Amino acid sequence: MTVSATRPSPNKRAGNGTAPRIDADEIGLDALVGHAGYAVRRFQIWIFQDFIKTLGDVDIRPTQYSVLTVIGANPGLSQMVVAKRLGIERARLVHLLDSLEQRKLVKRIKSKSDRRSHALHLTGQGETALAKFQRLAAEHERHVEEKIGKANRERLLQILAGFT
Amino acid sequence: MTVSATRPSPNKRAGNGTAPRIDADEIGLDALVGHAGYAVRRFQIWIFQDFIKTLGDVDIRPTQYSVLTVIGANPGLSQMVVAKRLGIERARLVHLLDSLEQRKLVKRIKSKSDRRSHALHLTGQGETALAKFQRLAAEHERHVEEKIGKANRERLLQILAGFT
DNA sequence: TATTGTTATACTCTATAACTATA
DNA sequence: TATAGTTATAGAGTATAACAATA
Repeated sequence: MTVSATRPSPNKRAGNGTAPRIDADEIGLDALVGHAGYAVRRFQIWIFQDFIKTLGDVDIRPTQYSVLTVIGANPGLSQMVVAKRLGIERARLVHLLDSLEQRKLVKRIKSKSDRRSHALHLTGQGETALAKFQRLAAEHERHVEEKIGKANRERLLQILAGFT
Repeated sequence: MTVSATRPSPNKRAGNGTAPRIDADEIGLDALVGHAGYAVRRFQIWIFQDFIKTLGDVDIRPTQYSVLTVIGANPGLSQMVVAKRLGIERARLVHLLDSLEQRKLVKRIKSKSDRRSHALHLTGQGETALAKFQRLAAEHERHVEEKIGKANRERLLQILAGFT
């Protein structure tokens, strides 16, 4: 790691127990520069907050969106498969689906070949709604472009392609 | 957004309620490709898990590491300033510091100039420990390099520099 | 009046374990 | 025995509100 050495400018040093005159954005954060995890985490928080805000009117959060999108593109999947693919605990997916089913966006159909499992489908309403969510998600994606630049967003997606 | 159209290959389609023969890694996830947030979130989970595992022996998690690092590089900061700088709720920082103080890594010293606030310092033990944590964090950072490539890690840090 | 640290509460998310009905 | 879905619980993390001491 390339944690740079501490570089406290004189006016930023505090003596023993002396409160420093200092604002949050003036802190030497050199020590965290060079840590990929820190930068990625801060960016992820920003991006989720923008997503939640942009899709605020339709009350859809990132995980709900990913579940709807996967079901929409692959109708008939079981809960196990969706959970595994999205990296969600199957116990948690139960609640996510309960809520989406209550909102009439998704339906669970009993499988005939394996009566333990459910085949997941969007409702008609769900398909219409998803189209709208995707338009809003596209708007969110444009916010990302505005924030880091179109080329950088493309590069980012390339670098992280293996994690989807 | 560039959500590609649904492309269900015949063998992946399930009829009404018919359980499909399909593994999680075979699902058409085209619909989520092109969403920066999804890729960033999956990467962030991977990177945190590797960090937690790599620093597992010393029982230090990413947030604890960032707090120790900022205090180490800027001794004397108040809790408000640290919380604001790291984007942590000040209520949560209280508990984080309680735990770090119990482990004798950090000490809260009453400020003389503003008796409401505490000046935060590492203990001697804390300084020694942090040096070790930073060596382990460097090891973690090498894992990131191995995962996405040295050049890509550098590019990522450049793209996200504004979020630190 | 406003701010710092603290306590408390609620909600989301993660991680497990155990139960049921099927296989 | 093992698996799919479910239920329940505990621990992080986040978001708020309110309080005491101090400014």
